[in-house]
Amino acid sequence: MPNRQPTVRDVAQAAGVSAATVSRALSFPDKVSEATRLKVLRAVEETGYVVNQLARNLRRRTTSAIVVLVPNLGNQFFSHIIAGIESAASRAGYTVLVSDTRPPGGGEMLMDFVRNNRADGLISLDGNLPGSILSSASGGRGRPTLVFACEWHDGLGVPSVRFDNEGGAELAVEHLVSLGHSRIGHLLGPPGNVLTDARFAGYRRAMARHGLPVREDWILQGDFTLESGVQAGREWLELAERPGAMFFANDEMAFGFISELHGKGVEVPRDLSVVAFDDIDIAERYIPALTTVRQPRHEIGEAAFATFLKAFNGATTELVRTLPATLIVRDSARPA
Amino acid sequence: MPNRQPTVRDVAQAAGVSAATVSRALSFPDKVSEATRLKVLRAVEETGYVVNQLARNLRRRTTSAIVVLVPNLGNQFFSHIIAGIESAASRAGYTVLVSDTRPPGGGEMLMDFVRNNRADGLISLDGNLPGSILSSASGGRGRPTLVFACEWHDGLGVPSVRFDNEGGAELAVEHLVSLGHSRIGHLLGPPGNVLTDARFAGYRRAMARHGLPVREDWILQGDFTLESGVQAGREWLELAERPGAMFFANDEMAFGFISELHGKGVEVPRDLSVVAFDDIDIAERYIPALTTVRQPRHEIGEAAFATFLKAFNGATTELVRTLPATLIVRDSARPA
DNA sequence: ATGAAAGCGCTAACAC
DNA sequence: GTGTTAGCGCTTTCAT
Repeated sequence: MPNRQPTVRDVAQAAGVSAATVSRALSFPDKVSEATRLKVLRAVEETGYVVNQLARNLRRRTTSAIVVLVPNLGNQFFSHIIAGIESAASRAGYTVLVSDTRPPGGGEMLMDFVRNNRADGLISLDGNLPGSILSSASGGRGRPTLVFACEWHDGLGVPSVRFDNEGGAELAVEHLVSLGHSRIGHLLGPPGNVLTDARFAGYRRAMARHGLPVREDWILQGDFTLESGVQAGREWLELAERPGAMFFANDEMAFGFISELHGKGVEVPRDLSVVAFDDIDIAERYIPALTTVRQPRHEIGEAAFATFLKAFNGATTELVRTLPATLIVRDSARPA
Repeated sequence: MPNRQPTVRDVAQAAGVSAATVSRALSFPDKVSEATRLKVLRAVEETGYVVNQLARNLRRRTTSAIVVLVPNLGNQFFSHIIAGIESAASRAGYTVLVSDTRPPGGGEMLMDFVRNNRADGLISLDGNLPGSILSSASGGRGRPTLVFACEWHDGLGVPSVRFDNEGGAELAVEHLVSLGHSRIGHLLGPPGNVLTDARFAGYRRAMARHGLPVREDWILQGDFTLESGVQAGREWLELAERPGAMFFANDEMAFGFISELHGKGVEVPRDLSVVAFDDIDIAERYIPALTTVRQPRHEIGEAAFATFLKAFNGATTELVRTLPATLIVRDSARPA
């Protein structure tokens, strides 16, 4: 029993037509007579034929597949964005493949994936793509299509869809100020990250607007991980003079931080008010429930795919699309 | 400027050799003389040639790509398993593509992906694959390779790598018993899920071993989501008689549950002892820190890929491989 | 409306 | 060791 996958030719034989007709009957049903279409469809049933996309793509030079690059699959924040991309993509008949950029050679391999017509292009949630990817993608005739979502890379002409990080950070600080806080610290994201910079800028802007000082010893370095939040918590506990409120560049760090303080008998929000950024799922159910800045994640995913499709089809796209962020008030920040 | 991607033929011309030689020089450097290899490599540089995997795969009938099916990308638990798969895969030169099984038509599309030689096979972390996938995969000459990790599907001959869920659940209950608890409830996972059944079986087994009654009103229905934990918390609060301890089929539900109780003034572990299952990252930093069952996630990912590779290459694999789970004792369970 | 033939870019089989 | 030839499975002119 050879059990080979049936091909167009098998179907053609079974239907008593040519391979070309089978192809047409499947791809352009209108271009074929009612009678033959039925014959072909029946033959497809009989043989159990499924089109070999590989061969089809080789011919058509397009794949209806897209790769999404994520800096850290473990960060739940991204999954909602991916879901948004997926829902827009599946509507357009696209398959979405996700890949982590961190594994050794991961980015490289993925880029080859695209360069070789195995995917039409990519949406990157990681602003720090290897230079090799950036140079081989980013528009131009025959070049694979690249779109940034959430994060981005300045200077290149790559379209990006992003949240209003600076505005969101201002919202967070404004909230603390409205609660009567004036001694407000900040836990940064990883150095060299565009989100880190934007959120820090928003923090400084809001502080400046109210004539509040930005004390250098209250600006702590993190990297978006839970563990870096724990570490920052340790440093904070050793501060000679402590701020009454902290704004965190993301939720996960806030959790690590709050938990570390809790272990040392310092309670949020009793002893410290906290506002963070992202509103990941657990934020609402952390103890205390986290006051944080929410980003419309599903929407940004959809928008990113829409931008991708436009760019892939050669249409011009706006280079930067910004979606608004909103503040979700819960329990972790209290009046000073 | 045509700007067409260079092909083997372009390289061949530039190097003054045949296309076949170019192919050999690239794929099997030993099968070609030192001199020609250098010529070819230089020509590759000059032309900026990159192999078209699409065409290569069409010929080779193998892709060095694998698709991982995840029931829910948002659940952080899976990301570590994926990382394990990725590290084993990248060592073998494989690209890992991840896809969520939930989006409409998602499973179907992915299966086509494999059926069409765009990937060598798949590792599913979802035991409830659509029947169409199960029947078209699962071994046999020319059929795509399928391996289950974490979850599985009984009855089919599909190899699976899994944790000792039943044993882990027993560990959890034993711990509660050793703390002096005898009134122990359980929050189930989704109905029809193999993990739900295995963990519930472990719970019952441990209870039986100690002659403890399994009270039906203390067995609550959940579905692994945070929200279902919240819902179960509500039901629990209305119980005429409450258990002194609860074993949760996963961490997320425990968080929802604990948070809901906290909102109503019922504190864990003061008023209720909790043990859960998974040890996702936040578990250690939840308040209270969660006592839970840890599964070697990275290892299972590696094992799953190893099994996949064996199966793909036609070797026989053990049908079930079970990895042990361990109990991580933290703060959420206290003496009765 | 349909068939014949060419070819997408690559590699395996067979010569030499 | 290298070139020639054929063909992976499909789509797409170009005829008819």
